[in-house]
Amino acid sequence: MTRIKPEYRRIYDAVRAIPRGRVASYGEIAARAGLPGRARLTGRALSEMPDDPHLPWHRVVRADGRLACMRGQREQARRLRAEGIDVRDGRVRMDAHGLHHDLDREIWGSVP
DNA sequence: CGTCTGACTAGTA
DNA sequence: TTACTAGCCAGAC
Repeated sequence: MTRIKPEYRRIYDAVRAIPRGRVASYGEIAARAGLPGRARLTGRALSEMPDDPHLPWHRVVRADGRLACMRGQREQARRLRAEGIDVRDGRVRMDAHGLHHDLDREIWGSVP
């Protein structure tokens, strides 16, 4: 029985909260998990991710829109396109698919 | 304990 | 656009 760290669990929760058809950066996920400035921890948490089909890990991208997933960027791109997100040259347009600060309240609740 | 390596980011040049 | 920097920090060795 592998225990999942509380920080990782909060990160997974934040990832689960990304709406379909939208993406969020590692740093945003970390901030939503109460871990501001710890984007790398989001990366590590996802790299040790449990097999959870309800965890939309593919919606997490770099702050500049590039896909950072080391294993299977193809799979990530495929999943993103499957929900209507345009992926070109391994990157998505954050201005079109990223979370807008003013929309955060509607979607996530209060903003940090 | 030190060093290195990342699914990172923002700043500077 | 790329290149480099400082900050970040949990594992692996």
